[in-house]
Amino acid sequence: MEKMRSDCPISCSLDIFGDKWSLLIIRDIMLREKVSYSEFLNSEEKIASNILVNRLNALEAEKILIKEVSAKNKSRFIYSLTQKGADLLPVIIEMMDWGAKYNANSPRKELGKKIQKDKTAVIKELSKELKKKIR
Amino acid sequence: MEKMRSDCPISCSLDIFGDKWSLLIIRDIMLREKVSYSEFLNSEEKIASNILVNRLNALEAEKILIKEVSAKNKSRFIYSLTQKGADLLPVIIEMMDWGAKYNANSPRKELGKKIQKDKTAVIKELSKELKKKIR
DNA sequence: AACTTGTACTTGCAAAACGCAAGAACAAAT
DNA sequence: ATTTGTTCTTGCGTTTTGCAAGTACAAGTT
Repeated sequence: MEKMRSDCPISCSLDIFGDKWSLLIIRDIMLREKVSYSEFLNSEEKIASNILVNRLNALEAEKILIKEVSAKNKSRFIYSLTQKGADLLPVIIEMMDWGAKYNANSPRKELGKKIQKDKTAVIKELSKELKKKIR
Repeated sequence: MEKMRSDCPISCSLDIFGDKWSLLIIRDIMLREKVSYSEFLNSEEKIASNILVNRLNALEAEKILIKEVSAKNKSRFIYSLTQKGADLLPVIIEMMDWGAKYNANSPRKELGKKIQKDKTAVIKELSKELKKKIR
């Protein structure tokens, strides 16, 4: 990190992913099976291409993601979560739960309902799945 | 909210507090007994006064905080969490846990160690405390 | 071989957000 | 009357973001 605002772990976290886009990219990888630049670019929130590049580089520099050439297509890059990135799962799940609770326009779907019933179980289960894909 | 980027609950949450400052203000109220403009202004991260006003207004507009005149000093305002704001506790705790785990400069103190031992218990306990102060 | 498509960026420019320094309004204390 | 405390505003320069367009280059198509 360039400049930390303080030693507070919350502040340190926000220094890394405290913006409107970083966690959406992580969500895409974590919960939506997206792995490439063009897939992120086509997400419903419509991130601008320069910001996407900027965030991917920042997240890679923080070792939250790692970037590798696709085995099948050499002109394609695959972004995967590291353990550090995968450990953001609880943060994502809690934000999802809060967002669903307080936003009328975001009704709970399958995952949202599971979270409502047993958050801990969901985190445990997804965490297990993520472990398989971690790089 | 003015313009939501999508219905995704994570995206909705980020639309509200996806920046470097909002959650620090909430942290100050939640975990540091701070309640007033000048106390927030003097936090170690040194938020600029215009940004502080802007965020307090935004969080109040979202009904995450409420602003009331102090009983003791009429020229002082007291900011308190609503239930909606207090429900951000799990998000804050998870960010704290992640930040402490991955940042060498933010060693765990009392609360951090408690979180490490039994996150659920900490959330339950603090949630109970917060309930007393909710407006 | 020329063309088209897919993938990952880059660039330019305007708009919005941020950071810093200074000051204003006003109640309370001295 | 003056000072202090508290909240908020203003001005101005820097940084970040948003949008549109364009570039580079590998792979597939005709």
